[in-house]
Amino acid sequence: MLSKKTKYGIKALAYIARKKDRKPVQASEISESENISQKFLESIMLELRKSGFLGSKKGKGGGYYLIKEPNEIRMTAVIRVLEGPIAMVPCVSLNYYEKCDDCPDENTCSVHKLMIQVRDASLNVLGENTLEDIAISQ
Amino acid sequence: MLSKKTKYGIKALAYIARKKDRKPVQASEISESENISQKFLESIMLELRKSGFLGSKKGKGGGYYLIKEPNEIRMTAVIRVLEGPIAMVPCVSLNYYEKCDDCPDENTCSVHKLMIQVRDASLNVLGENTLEDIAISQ
DNA sequence: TATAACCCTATCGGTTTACTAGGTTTTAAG
DNA sequence: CTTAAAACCTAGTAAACCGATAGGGTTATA
Repeated sequence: MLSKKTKYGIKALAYIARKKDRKPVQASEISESENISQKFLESIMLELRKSGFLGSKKGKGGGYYLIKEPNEIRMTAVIRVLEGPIAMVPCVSLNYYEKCDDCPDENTCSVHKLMIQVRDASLNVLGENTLEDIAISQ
Repeated sequence: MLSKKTKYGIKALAYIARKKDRKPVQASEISESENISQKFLESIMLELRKSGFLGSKKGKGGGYYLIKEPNEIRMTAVIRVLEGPIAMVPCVSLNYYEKCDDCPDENTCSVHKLMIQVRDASLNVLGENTLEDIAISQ
């Protein structure tokens, strides 16, 4: 299950991407328009800035703006930053690999092979979709 | 992320499916062989029995056995029972649908369409794979 | 009748989640 | 220069969930 944090983060990015001009967008505006708790959203925006998706401008008239073009931002990247691994099991995760305590041999594990297939299927979808693709859907 | 419960449940089912004879398999045997806490496994087996995947035989020489043939048990069904929804967001879940609090209109939600794609990709993999398929991989 | 096995309920420590509170700092506008 | 708007930062917290454990009860077989 996707956390609210990730969901809100994606929505916020999509909101910013939909704006034609590249003027900074206030968190308060997004929070109202998308029905997201403002303080919670602030912390998410901060995380998105620190991880290189957003830039920010302080003070009156400030806000957040995209650093890259929407079509350069793959959804895999966004989800990995906000949510963590895309795989359903650490032992098949490409970016967050971890061995299972049980399971002496991954090659003979019945869960392992199945979850690799699921991971690849998800990765395929999330890697094909960019912020531009999902922002259009408005 | 898949819970341990689901992972153990799948492993246990696969273990039983690998046995050629259809004699009941003890939870203790599975727990040892698959390195799963026995008490925890017991509760999982119980759940699998109540949801119609397993039958049980009490007393000495008892254990659990598959009710259907392995090739009739789709992984979607197993995961839905143990883990719950396969979708990453309730608003795209087929079996556990729930409306989002935020989000006045699903059709214009940027997350919604993306998550439908992910769901369908996962559903495809998990629906194609049966217990027979994953049990072989031993 | 002893014992192996399933059956059931409760509890618990730890972690995560979603959010709230309460400020500080920076900047633009008047 | 003052004020207000905005990002920034730290901390805390209630609730839920997770993985496991405890401690038996019940049933059937040898």
